[in-house]
Amino acid sequence: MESIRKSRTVGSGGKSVMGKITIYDIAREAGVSTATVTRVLSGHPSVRADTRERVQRIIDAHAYTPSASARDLEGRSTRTIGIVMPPVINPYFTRLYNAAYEEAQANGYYAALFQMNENQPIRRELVDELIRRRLGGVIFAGNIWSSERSGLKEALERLRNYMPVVAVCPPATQLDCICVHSDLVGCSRLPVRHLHTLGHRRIAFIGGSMRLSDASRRGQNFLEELRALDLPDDPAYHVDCGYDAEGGERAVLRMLTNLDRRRWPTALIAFNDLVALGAMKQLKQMGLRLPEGMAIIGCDNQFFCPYTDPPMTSVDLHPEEMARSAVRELLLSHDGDAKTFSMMRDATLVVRESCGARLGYRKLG
Amino acid sequence: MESIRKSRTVGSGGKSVMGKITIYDIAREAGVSTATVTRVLSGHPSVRADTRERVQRIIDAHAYTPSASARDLEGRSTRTIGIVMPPVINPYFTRLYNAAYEEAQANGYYAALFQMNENQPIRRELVDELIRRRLGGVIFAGNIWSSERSGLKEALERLRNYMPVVAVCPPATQLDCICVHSDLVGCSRLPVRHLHTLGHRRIAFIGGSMRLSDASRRGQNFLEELRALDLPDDPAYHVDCGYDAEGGERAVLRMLTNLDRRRWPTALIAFNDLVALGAMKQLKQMGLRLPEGMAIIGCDNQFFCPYTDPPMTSVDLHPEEMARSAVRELLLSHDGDAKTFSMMRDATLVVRESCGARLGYRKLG
DNA sequence: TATTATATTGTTACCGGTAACATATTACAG
DNA sequence: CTGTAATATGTTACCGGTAACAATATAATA
Repeated sequence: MESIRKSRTVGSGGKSVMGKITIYDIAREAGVSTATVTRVLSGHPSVRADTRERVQRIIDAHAYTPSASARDLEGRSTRTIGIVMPPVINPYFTRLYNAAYEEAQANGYYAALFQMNENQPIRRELVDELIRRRLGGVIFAGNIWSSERSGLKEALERLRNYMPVVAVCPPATQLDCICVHSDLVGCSRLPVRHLHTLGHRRIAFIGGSMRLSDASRRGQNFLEELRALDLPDDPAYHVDCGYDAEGGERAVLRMLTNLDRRRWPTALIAFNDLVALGAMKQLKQMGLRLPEGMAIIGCDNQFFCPYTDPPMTSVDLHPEEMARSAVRELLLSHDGDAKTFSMMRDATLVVRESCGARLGYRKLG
Repeated sequence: MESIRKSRTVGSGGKSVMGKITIYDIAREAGVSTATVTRVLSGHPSVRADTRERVQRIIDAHAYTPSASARDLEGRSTRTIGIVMPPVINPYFTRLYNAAYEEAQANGYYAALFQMNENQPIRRELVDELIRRRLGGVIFAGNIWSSERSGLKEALERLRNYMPVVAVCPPATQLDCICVHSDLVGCSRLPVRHLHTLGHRRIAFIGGSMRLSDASRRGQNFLEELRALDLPDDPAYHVDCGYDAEGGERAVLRMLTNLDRRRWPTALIAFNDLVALGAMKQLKQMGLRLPEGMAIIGCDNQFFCPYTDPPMTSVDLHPEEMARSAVRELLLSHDGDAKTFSMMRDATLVVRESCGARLGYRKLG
């Protein structure tokens, strides 16, 4: 009647024997079978009250917690999803991750973060890692699909063989997966129109590396918008730079020193708020007053936007909502139907003082 | 000679059968035993070259990746450590996590982030989760040890029964674990002395909730420092607030409106840069010029410090270094020696323009 | 009280790998 | 050509749980 297995052989050599209490130990001590312990653990109804209580007491006494690996192995999911994105250092991705984490948690899942360098192709190593862990699904975010990354398609296909995949990114390449993306057209249109309305004609765009798809997409949209409004689309009004404040500084310096003062733009649209932050600093350093000397609009509506001087007008792409949608879709597609569709979240322009208008919260479809 | 197990019974009901290739499938297809496949996987030498090649080809063909759970269950570690801290929304913790992630990765480990609300006690649920996953170790960061949290000690003890624990926090309560902490004395001393040197006498401190240990510690240190320099330690010069910019705004408003103008402080030390950011905004809104009207020093030396107006002087606690040390200690203590000691990283004052001095990078022991 | 239905509990075959130990090959010396 | 060492490969017992199925105890019904 007793468990056949010999009691745990503790101490594997000199190594410590941390927390080696198993379900067998509990079963033995309670004088029941492991099946009964499992039943108590899962709250199965057919356990007599006194038995349940006795087993539970022993579980509590040892603070026994069943191993996730063992459970997982047995067939049930680890209730973990993966989120692959650029380092969380960029506050945009911080927000994205945070929202995903909360949404996952609300659904009883854990969101494991995998950070990848934005400029590098997805390493095979990473895909291996994801598969090895047999996650319940993966969300990709960021400029992952940029240019024709070597083996991306294959890697994704392989991954999808193991788990559902959702991407939070511009629907660039045709990918066979659910894709949640931001409104890249609105993201360019909103600030351009806003500035146009305020009377600006020479509008410049700084930021993003054109090698990365969504930056180049944004650049194109920006140009199209300018043309649509009959504004000058001078190539000098477009300077490439990185994603950070330092890039913004450099970009402004480069653009303005290369340009005759009379041709200076009167407004700047930055790839993101970090770039805008750097741009603002450089502009002030060059003696310009903001927003009179130069209007500026950022993107992402970061926490610091209300606190810049002047407070920064910015486009909000609502990463939180995208993250939440992504997680929901991922959990829904859990059964591997391999649905393929994309959904978009509208951009919103949050008007502050950095371009001289003070219209409050303005939402443009 | 063939594998005894019947070939995988695919399709558990109507659910999808994603990536169900196991080591048995590979073994069968290669006409070898699973042991041989394992050998090929682990690079064991005693496999004939042609066998190895044949097996490897099949592994590659199926892009087979062994399950982490199964391996884990068999006894080896998941090579994962956990990092428990407040939401990554606070950029200080972002830096902390990021550095830990990189250090872990450099050692072949994965750093799993567990976010907890700073104001809540560690939920038993969380500890369960950590144990359930049988992590290789856990790092706690943030104000976890604040006040006498119910059951913290017990939870920690239980956790330590399963895995090594390292804390990145002020060594407040006596905890039986390795503790890496920042220089809380220097963190108060550096800015106070700096301001004193610049001739300030009325220095105020805003931020942090006194209920949380490291905030109150900082508050105390601040007062001690004032007294040591014979500066006024008026209680009105100390306003509690949260950890964010909004809290900073409110705190400044509250402090200054409650104070006769002649008694206004001439310098402000903020709990962190976010608080300082809010304070700066409020100060400007009240018509003060910075740094002439009010000097201000933040803490954490966040990425935006060089970009505030004026650029913000700030204390750097070097969270990255603490994170790296924590990870290293954790991996070292892997064998459960249960060492208990604490190590401190010195604080550094990074001088910018927000207090009227421009001395460059100044390090004070 | 015999009998059947029902409530409890136990037995056991996996889950996907790993590695100790057993066995089969091959290589080489005598 | 045979014996033995060295290689290469197979067998099998776990790892810690789960749950289908079997078995037993208890309650309900005839």
